[in-house]
Amino acid sequence: MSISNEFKERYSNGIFNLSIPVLALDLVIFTIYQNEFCVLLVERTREPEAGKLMLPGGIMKSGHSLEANFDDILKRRTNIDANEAGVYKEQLYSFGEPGRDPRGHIVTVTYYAFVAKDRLLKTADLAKVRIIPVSKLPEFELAFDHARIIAYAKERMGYKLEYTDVAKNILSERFSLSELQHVYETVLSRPFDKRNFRKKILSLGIIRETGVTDKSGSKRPAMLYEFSNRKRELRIVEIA
Amino acid sequence: MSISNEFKERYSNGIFNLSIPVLALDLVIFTIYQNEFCVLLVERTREPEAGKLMLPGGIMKSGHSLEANFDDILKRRTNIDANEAGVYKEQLYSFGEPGRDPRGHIVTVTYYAFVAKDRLLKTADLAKVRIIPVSKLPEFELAFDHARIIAYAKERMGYKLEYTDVAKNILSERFSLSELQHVYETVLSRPFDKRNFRKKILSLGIIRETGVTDKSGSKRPAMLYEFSNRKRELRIVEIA
DNA sequence: CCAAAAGTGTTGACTTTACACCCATGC
DNA sequence: GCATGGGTGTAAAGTCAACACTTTTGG
Repeated sequence: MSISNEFKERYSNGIFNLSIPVLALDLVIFTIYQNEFCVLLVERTREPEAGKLMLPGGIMKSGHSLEANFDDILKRRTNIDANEAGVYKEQLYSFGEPGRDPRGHIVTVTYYAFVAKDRLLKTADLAKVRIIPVSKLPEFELAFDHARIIAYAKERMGYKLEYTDVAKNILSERFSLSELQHVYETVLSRPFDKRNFRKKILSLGIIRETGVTDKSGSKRPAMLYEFSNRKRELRIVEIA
Repeated sequence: MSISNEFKERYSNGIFNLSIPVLALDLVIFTIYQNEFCVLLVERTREPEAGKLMLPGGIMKSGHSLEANFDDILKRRTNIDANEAGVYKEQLYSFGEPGRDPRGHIVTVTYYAFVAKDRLLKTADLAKVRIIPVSKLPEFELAFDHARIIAYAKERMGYKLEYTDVAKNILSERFSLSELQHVYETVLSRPFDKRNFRKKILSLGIIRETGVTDKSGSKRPAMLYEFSNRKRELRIVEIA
């Protein structure tokens, strides 16, 4: 029996007992939905842990980069093309405790992503995925070690927001400063002073006025801004 | 043929053509040696890339955590017990481009470590490993994508030093402020003002005076300090 | 004219940087 | 007594946090 076939058979039986660990990829996909910082989860339909919520993921395919595997899984679960604008992704961490999955030793490389809710709503089949506010996760049972993974991803997402311009991935191309402030407050679950927030963001030089105002509301129209193209990324994020 | 045997045979032939990627672990081990910020490398003895320098690493063993695999490799290459004091380790990144290793698709989870030079010199067999100043790496040929991995590790190491007390892993239990400053200057390759450095370190409250001075030099004896035990780690570093 | 969100400056506290001289010791 | 690294303070600049009122619009 070839390795490939032995592998497939074991996989379909839910058993992994290879002498080398199996590599998987799991995705923590964040969005802002109905004013809440949310994560995308799917329901497990089979054992083990059937009925619990899990991160979208899959076995890593040979011959493709980690990123390509990420894109595949994202496409399969949400129908989103990761290379379009509006998707920020970054490798999070690799988890490899032998006991983390009862089927055998599965090492998972995790990524987190921040996706504009419009994009998600347009393409994703909401019957297949659940979009759960991070603050409500304690009310749900999560499969495997996925609660821990989400907790870590949330923390990293917060750091990222504070010193980069990731927020642009979740906003329309043009946005008001209030909308931007709202993203920060939702993700970091902490209020910001309006004046200080504006001063700080503007002094960073990462956004600029468009000159256009938003006349759609029934209140005073807000000036719309856009992100300058120059990168303010402080860290090397993607290498592989 | 069992997967295990097929795997072993392919591995000994230097060929990996499984339908799932093989998982490996590579270590970037930093130390300060002769006043330079150095990385530990080994010479490749077989093809591919024989003769070049590479990071110590190995195929990930099933049934053991990533950390346990780290410890094994460290022990094998340097004879250091990773759980003793004087070793700081942290997961760096996972690299998985299909073309990064000519033998097949090998995904590597990398860790970096900061090891006291005394510990390294005491146990490691210096005939088997090379301790190379990071600043001199461009003069050497490195195997695979290891140069890139080291560059990324160096960057992370710098961030770590700036906002945590990792430095303690490379110093003796008691040290002078000048020694501490020297670690910072060596790793970050940038000079610090003596008065400002002292003020800042002392105001952080991570070290305290021991009351003992170092009378071994032929100059004015320096006050020796030690790290307080309380942690000042800002991020969750190790989860798995 | 009222409700609602947009927009705008100043002050005090704190942090960061720049900078130069005396001290204790071994030889 | 001199060479060497150890040790110390202050002022100016910049950053951060707190805080309240006016403006513009639609209804």
